[in-house]
Amino acid sequence: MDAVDESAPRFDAFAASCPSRRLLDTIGDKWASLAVVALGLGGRMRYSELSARIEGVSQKMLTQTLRKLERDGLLTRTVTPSVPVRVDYELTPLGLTLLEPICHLKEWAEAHMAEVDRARDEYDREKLQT
Amino acid sequence: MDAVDESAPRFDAFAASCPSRRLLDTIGDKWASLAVVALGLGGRMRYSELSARIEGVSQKMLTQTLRKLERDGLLTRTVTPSVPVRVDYELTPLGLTLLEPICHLKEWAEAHMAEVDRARDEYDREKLQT
DNA sequence: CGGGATCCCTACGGATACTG
DNA sequence: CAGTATCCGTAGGGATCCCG
Repeated sequence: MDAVDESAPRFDAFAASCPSRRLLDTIGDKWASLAVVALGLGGRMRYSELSARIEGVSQKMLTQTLRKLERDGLLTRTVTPSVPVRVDYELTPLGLTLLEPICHLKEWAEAHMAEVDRARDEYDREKLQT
Repeated sequence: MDAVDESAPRFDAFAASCPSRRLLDTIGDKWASLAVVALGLGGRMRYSELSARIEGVSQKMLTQTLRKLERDGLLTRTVTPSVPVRVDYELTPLGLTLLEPICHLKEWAEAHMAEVDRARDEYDREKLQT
């Protein structure tokens, strides 16, 4: 390794202290990123809307995920004490900024996932021939 | 399920069948993304180099992760049958394309992680006052 | 409606020991 | 050196019941 410019925020994801590690704890969570994207596309959404939109998520996981994202300041939780309670979730400005990099990943997935699938098939076929 | 237009690659991360879900299985894995980044910065690397670079990873997880990435066609594994075996890992062209969107996330983390931390502190303080 | 609390099971992942 | 195999604890996460 050659000299590292300290003014450039180098990617020390390898050190356990790097923010990158904790970023993975946030968006690396399957449901968390889906929730962010859902709110990014849908704007303000109710709990039941999110639940319906994100197929396969249990209410335990959804609640847990939303709490986590609220704690991280990525979304707001608004309770309207009507007759049946109404709760709305919405991305904060900070949450909206996360939407962009996530969409880059989305585009990568859409563009290259077919290649990944082909690679998998090939790999699996080779291994089965053993 | 209603009719699905197969030509339009819309972002159905919410449908369990969408590539986005499987993308999360790949880069959502803590060690996988770190390995990709390590190889992105370091080029061709040996197993021991990766092990040293990615702090805190067990050899079980590292091996498992590398196999997964190899299977997905993101990196190549080259065995040199010398006296002690030498194994090198290197990103494929496909793996290199993944590096870009991951770096966008990295930049987001470095730019906003402080805000996240502040939000957390505030959230925790409010909750403890209950 | 939007959760909180509980039970329970599994698979993720670390530590250790062995091999080509 | 670069793994594979095994054991084993723990936490992730589903199902269920209940509450404001």
